[in-house]
Amino acid sequence: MVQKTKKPAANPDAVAPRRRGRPRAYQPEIALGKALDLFRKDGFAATSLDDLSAATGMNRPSLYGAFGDKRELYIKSYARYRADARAAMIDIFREELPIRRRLERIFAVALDIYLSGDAGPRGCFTVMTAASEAVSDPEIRSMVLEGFSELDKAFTACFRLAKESGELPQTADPVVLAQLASATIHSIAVRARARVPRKELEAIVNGAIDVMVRG
Amino acid sequence: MVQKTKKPAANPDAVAPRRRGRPRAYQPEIALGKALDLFRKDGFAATSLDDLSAATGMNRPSLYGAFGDKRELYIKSYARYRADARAAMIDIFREELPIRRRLERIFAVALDIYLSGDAGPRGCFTVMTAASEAVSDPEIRSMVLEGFSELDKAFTACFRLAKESGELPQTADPVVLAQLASATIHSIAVRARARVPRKELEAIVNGAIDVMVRG
DNA sequence: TGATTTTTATACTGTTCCGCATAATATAAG
DNA sequence: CTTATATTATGCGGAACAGTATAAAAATCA
Repeated sequence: MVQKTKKPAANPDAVAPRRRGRPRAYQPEIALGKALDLFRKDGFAATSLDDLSAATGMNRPSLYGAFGDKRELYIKSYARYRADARAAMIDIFREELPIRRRLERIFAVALDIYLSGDAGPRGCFTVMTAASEAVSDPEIRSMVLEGFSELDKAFTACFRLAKESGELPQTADPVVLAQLASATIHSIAVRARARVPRKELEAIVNGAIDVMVRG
Repeated sequence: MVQKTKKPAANPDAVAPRRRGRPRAYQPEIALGKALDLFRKDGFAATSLDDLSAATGMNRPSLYGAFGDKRELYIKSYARYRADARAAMIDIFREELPIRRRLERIFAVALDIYLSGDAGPRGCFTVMTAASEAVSDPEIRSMVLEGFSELDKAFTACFRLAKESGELPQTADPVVLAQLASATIHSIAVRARARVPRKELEAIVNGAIDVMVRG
């Protein structure tokens, strides 16, 4: 019996705590997603608060109240992007798959992320942020470095596993292979942004995989 | 006797054609270099005409007269960047070197370009432009694609040569290896922008070279 | 019903932006 | 010396910008 009778009285923090004043006209998560879409499309500097206001349906004071100033909104958007990307990848890293299949799936998901977008491919937000804001903003930079490191480590784990299971020769260096895999990610992200068609990006991916798992 | 008497009458286009009106107070090439520095540092959107005016020493009307509007100036700056980068690389591609040495030198020059800059590493302008303006501006995009292609082809030629000279096995695919080399370039360019120290970037380069030329 | 709280809506402020119009300046040509 | 030409220098104009102040609106609580 699934307990859904009445109200769970002994619930520490209920789902709807009944806020006090005028209710919000927006859903923070959805609004943040819209902001992320805009930032991914145009970048930080070329996105105005008016654009963000229009896209989220929130007027400027509400934006400030909910997320802080433009920079804070950008940081929260980037955090959201990372969380989304992580969620899209986590299953593939968990499943037990032969290394080649695993890499194929990782890169396929990456391409889905990079090539999505109504107004053109949105690329990788980590790469775009590295290229623009990361130089001058220490806080943003540390998030970007964390993003690089996270990807490097995930790939390293993949290759280490494959090496241990005998799929790769004992001479294989998981860290080096991971850096190559990350480089391939960065390259297709950048090329995607220049509207290189998916077919060509897939060819790059396939070639890279061949080299990485020995042709 | 070096003919410098009078005026070389039979000279089609002389070195100093003696312009008509008030002489320029700036040197176009130098000013373009300063503009390029600024664009590389902050990107298109975050660089104002006032910034450009201050950096070049030209007032805004002179900027317009010499280079056109901001977008045209950006395009000319990017063309200049490409020409500079090509000039820095051309010798290495001409010299006869073992493939490993050649790659080492190419990546070293690339790192010099990406890590230079008083106000932080300037990265690769092709990559930065791909990430920002290339999506929405067809003319800029085609220049960026040309930049990618140029690098891919140069690397391909290197690997093809090495294969023919027996430095690489007959199974080696020069195009695939070139894409990996380009990917490595893109990756260190992006990481450089996030202030990853040169040592780490060199480690990535060395690992990549090991894999490309067989460890 | 009236007071309190929270959010929305409107509008304002001062700045920065791009592009250009106008006038001053410096050279060559007649 | 005068005229023509090419550049510099100043500054205007209208739009967009980020951030905030103020007031209206919509809910809960007493």
